[in-house]
Amino acid sequence: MAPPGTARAKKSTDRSARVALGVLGESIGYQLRRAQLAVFGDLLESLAPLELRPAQFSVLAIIDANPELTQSDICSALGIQRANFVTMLHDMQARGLTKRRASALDRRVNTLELTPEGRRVLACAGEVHAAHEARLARCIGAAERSRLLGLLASLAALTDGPCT
Amino acid sequence: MAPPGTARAKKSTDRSARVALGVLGESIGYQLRRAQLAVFGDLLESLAPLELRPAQFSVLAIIDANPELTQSDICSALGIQRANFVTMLHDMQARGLTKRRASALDRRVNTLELTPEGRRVLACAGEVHAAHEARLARCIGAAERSRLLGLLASLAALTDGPCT
DNA sequence: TATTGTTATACTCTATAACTATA
DNA sequence: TATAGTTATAGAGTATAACAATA
Repeated sequence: MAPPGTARAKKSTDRSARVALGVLGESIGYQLRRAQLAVFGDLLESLAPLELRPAQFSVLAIIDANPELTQSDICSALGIQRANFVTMLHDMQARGLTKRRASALDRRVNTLELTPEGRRVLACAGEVHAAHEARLARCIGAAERSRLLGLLASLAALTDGPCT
Repeated sequence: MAPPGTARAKKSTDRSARVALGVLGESIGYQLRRAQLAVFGDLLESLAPLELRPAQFSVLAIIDANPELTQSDICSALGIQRANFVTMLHDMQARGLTKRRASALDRRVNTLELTPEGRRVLACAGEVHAAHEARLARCIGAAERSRLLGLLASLAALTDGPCT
């Protein structure tokens, strides 16, 4: 399915309003992607002043919420390939946000933690993210937002076999 | 934000269940992406036998639902860059699914249409897509599905200024 | 001047295979 | 033998600049 609309929107004076979406208008997949791109676009803009990508924010948040996680732990929790995570971590470590600590128990693994600077940046990002979420809640309503989270969780569970 | 889980899921015996998501658990953006990847993964698999990508399906559906659309029309409707659409069209045309027709009114533009083969493939894909949607509806309930479409539309409208 | 379709190009994200060091 | 981290690489998807033909 095509990316249905970028975050950086065009003027609404274009001809796209006259185009019939056909079956796509009632497609969960299409509308999900459309919404996801719009929401991510907003978050991307919001985090830009901190020079943080959404993916980096999520990694910081996960490390902060879990002591003693290994790289592989984070990868399986977030659905990142281990191989790709190396580069990501390298960049964040070079910026002084995260630290690898060699485990004494198993010398193959690295345990990850935030640096003081990492905690500082995460605190800022957390506020930015909260403001972003508040904006979304204002858009759809707080009650609907909470209902939406539940529906999304059900859909995400599609991969783990039959429905909840 | 990291891709929270791929369509091709791991065994649920891994350690990811023990990882606290922190603020991400309540993040619309994160859960939206998680759901979107799961749903797209299902659609991707479903369309694979037809050798159709979701983006190609959406292009076929749009062309079918709108006579006389130009390449630029489709691009602005689906949020594709004109430059990238050229390759996409080239592939579909090489497969005999779509046809460019030079417009007599404006010799700069091409009008797009489906070939008989394109209509045949779209018909199959439409059935596959309908079965996919039915699976989702069974997962979250038909009433909830319809409510979800509304919420997603509100979020997608974020880009067009203040909320609906 | 502006727009359509096009080429070329680059950057990000994602996926896989293979290596090393440990277990 | 299996696993963690790593390297290298390849493929999508997406973004921009520039050009020829046409308006």
